[in-house]
Amino acid sequence: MKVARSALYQQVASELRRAIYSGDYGPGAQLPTEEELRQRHGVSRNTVRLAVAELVNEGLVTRAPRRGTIVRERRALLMHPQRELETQPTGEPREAFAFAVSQEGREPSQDIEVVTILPTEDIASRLELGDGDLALVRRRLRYVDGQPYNTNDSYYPAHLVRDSEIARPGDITRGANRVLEELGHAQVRVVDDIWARMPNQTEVDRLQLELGTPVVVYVRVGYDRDDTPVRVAVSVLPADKHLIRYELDIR
Amino acid sequence: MKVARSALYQQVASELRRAIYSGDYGPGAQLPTEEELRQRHGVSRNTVRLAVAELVNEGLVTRAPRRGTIVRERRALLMHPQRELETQPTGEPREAFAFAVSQEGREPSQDIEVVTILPTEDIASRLELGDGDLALVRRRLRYVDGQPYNTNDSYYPAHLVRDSEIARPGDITRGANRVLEELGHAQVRVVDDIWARMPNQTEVDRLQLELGTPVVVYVRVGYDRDDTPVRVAVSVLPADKHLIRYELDIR
DNA sequence: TCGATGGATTTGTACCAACGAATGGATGAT
DNA sequence: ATCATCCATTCGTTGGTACAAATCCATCGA
Repeated sequence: MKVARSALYQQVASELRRAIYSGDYGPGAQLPTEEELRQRHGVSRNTVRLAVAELVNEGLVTRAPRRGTIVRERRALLMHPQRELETQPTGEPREAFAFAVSQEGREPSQDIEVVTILPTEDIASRLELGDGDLALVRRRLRYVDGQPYNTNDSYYPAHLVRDSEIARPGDITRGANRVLEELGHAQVRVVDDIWARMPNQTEVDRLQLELGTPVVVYVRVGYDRDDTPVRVAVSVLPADKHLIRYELDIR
Repeated sequence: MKVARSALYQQVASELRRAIYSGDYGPGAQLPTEEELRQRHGVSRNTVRLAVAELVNEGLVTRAPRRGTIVRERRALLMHPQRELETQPTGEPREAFAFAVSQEGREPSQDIEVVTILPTEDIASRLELGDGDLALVRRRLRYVDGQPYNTNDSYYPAHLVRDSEIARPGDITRGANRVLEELGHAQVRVVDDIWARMPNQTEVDRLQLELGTPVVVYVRVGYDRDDTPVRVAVSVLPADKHLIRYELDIR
């Protein structure tokens, strides 16, 4: 008698999914080994691996030799893109990300690299740069408790920030926005674009992403009083670790 | 001589990725068949399939029998969550989503289902409902040019909207917000939460998602003048088809 | 007591074989 | 010319085998 309305491996995947969502296997729990699943469902190991691969791609579990297949746990960091714009309370020495992280009792840190480049078409167009105009980029890889957390690459028109503190590597504790302000190009309006996709290999390596983790791409373009773009910030946020929140008042 | 610093299937995947990004295979193009790749790289068909599976999971390509492996193309719909709040221009007969879609010269439509339910813990907590309090939900599956595009489930405290237009299935052309206003519970503040994840099976079916497409989850909680939550809207947006944009002025 | 070592376990990679399912295109009938 | 049918092609699923890589853990030695 044939009951199967879908592939065998799909059925095994469904069963595992159900077991995980129902709590039979909580976060951190180890699923049965491939050999055990093979026997239990009476299928080949290939089929079991196909089933588990589905869960991996869904970001539900992780696999490693000898450790087995483990149910992932997640805890997202709350981001408030709006707060980065507010003038920091006087004396607040920390930049927005560092502040948000330390609020949750975790320890922020970051690697910074500053380079002048010929920008990609996308960046050049957002910065409204002409052909051959250079951009200065501050590339940051940010960590929480020593683990890579997200990346933030901020692009500026090179001619604008060449001699400022922005062009020097190292933390700018008062925030880059403050420096822009001092240069006479305070951001008075920003446009945030948000979308998601699967990460590329570079991102997987840099952020030590597990399979099945999408990334949220968050691009902020800042404009000064003359409506000239002065900063493009591209953040790549592993989806399982970030939650973006906006609060809007209706005027 | 052994050059391999990574698995064979990874190498094949890299090569294909490079070819796609470099434009050798543009959107819509068909990759070589599995048999051809097998010969070209001198590996087994299983290995080829593993390689291509990577690209599928990255959302880069789609496979179908006889059609082959096709490079996907994408075109995102721009969403402006802010505009949904602004009072529509007088005489604007369309609801926000329909308006945004038709702006791009595409044809919107939707299926609506209205049900009263015992809300999940998440929804109940966001609506600040007590134990046993019911919620009314308007579940919408929205289409563009006949293709499923996204879902939007709006939850309301049942006691609040029971006898209003919101409780009846069918379009509310002036928008549900207007109805809330007439009920004396206009939204004056909203909180938007945005994150991403891989879709579950229900979503894959409902939205006809291809493998390797993450979804952006977008939750808006609306509060009235008394700071009472009056609406929770949960949108599930296939990541390849949506771009969310916010514009912020710095006061 | 602590560290090094080695074996056992579990997933990772790779190959082969066979048949099923879907579909593009050729072929043939009307 | 148009439509229905059939066939070849291409991906989908499932079974099998073998060895590699990583790591947990028990054992042994200093």
